[in-house]
Amino acid sequence: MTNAPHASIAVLVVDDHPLLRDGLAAMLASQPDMRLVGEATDGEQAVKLFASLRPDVVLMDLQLPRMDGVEAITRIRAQDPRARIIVLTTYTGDVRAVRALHAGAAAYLLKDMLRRELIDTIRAVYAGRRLPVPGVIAESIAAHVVDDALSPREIDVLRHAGAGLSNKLIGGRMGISEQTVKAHMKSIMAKLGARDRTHAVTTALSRGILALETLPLADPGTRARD
Amino acid sequence: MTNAPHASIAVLVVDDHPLLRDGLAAMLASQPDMRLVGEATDGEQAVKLFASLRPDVVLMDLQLPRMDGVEAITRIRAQDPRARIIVLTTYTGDVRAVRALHAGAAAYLLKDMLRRELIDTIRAVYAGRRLPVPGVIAESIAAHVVDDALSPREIDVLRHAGAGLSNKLIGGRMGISEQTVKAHMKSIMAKLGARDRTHAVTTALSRGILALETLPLADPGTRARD
DNA sequence: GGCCGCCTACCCCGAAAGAGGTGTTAGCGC
DNA sequence: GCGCTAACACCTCTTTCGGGGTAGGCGGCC
Repeated sequence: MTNAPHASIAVLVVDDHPLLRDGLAAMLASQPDMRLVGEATDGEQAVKLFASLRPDVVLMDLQLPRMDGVEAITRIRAQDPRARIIVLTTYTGDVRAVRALHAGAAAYLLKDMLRRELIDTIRAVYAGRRLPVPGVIAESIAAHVVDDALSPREIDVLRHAGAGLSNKLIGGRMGISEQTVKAHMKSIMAKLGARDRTHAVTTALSRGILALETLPLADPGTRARD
Repeated sequence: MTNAPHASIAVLVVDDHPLLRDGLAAMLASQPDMRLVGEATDGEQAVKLFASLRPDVVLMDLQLPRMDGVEAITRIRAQDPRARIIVLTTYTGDVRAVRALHAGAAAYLLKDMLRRELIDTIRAVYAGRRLPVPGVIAESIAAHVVDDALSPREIDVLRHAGAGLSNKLIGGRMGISEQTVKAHMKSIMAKLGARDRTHAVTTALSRGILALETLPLADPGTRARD
């Protein structure tokens, strides 16, 4: 099917930062056996472009507007289970990386990584290998993932807490009682080793369980300002 | 390489992400009147490289390891008050941008900006203009900066709150009474328009008033478990 | 001298949070 | 089927938060 003209690897880049895309484009241009076939700026676009372009390898950021990277990976893999996706993230202890790998990503790289490693990884992934993770990252994942693993429900509760909602309001918004929200909060704090809800949120942020952008922040209806 | 001997703008790029540096490098390479003369990955290196390379324009990220971008700007301007520095940030409502401008930065740009704007800004700044800010940003700054401006003491309190300390503990650690801490928290929440301490912390984080790295996180004495 | 903002500190008090429990359901191992 | 665990749900209890005030000392600014 995607029999490339002369064995060149067709790469789709998904990232919301134009400059970073340029960086990746420049890197790909310097490699004779790679070519950039498309760029997407959010998850939805990534899914669509994958369908039309059928690239050999996808480089995807996890932090995306409109549709989360993990979600995009899931959908792309649903389209084509052989899709080869390399995940790029900024933070070291990012738990989403693990979710991305579960969702079918072939490898996981940090953005502040050397070009060589990225290039090597692209070739390795194209060759069919999975997870040629350069050690350091594997460890950093392992070190963090052991004990967090918040349930989806807990993450939801915590996201709302980060937005400054009270347990009662969270319960109202999620359709459960205030007491239940409290129970979730207890479990969250125990898992994260946090002292209170505020600490739980900052801990989750620093571990990549939550992202500032995904918080229901700046919701106009409840602006305190008044 | 640097084969543009005359009338070319010498640019120093300061960012901790190699890929983003590559993106900037590619962008500069596409402009005949610009050349990349050096790259720094942290604030200290930026100050040193500025001293030795004397670039015409510096492109600097605010989020840097080892030395903060604002600090680096201050030191560079101390070396040479004519230094032309363009600040790059990720977030829209970043208060550090204002501090950077106060510290002597000539302009302020968002990373997810079009290349054209960046190139235009570089030329404008090189020509001696200051703050050719593309409207949107100026507004986003103005909209946010009016009312935050937390006092140093308040920022301290908020940092401890982000670490999960109770008002009593914060007071103990800062050498003031719990009542005073509460007074500060009240003022903080009023200024930030936050609903509770958790919201205050996330709001401050998203505006760049606080940084996750600077939180007294992971302090061993009071660790819950793990 | 006034005015204002910062830092400090205190009062009251209702409404949350967080620390104890209990129970239900679903899934997994055997 | 029988334990076991984990997610989810609900109920008390005490502590803490956060909103409403008030107020003195201190510094800058008009």
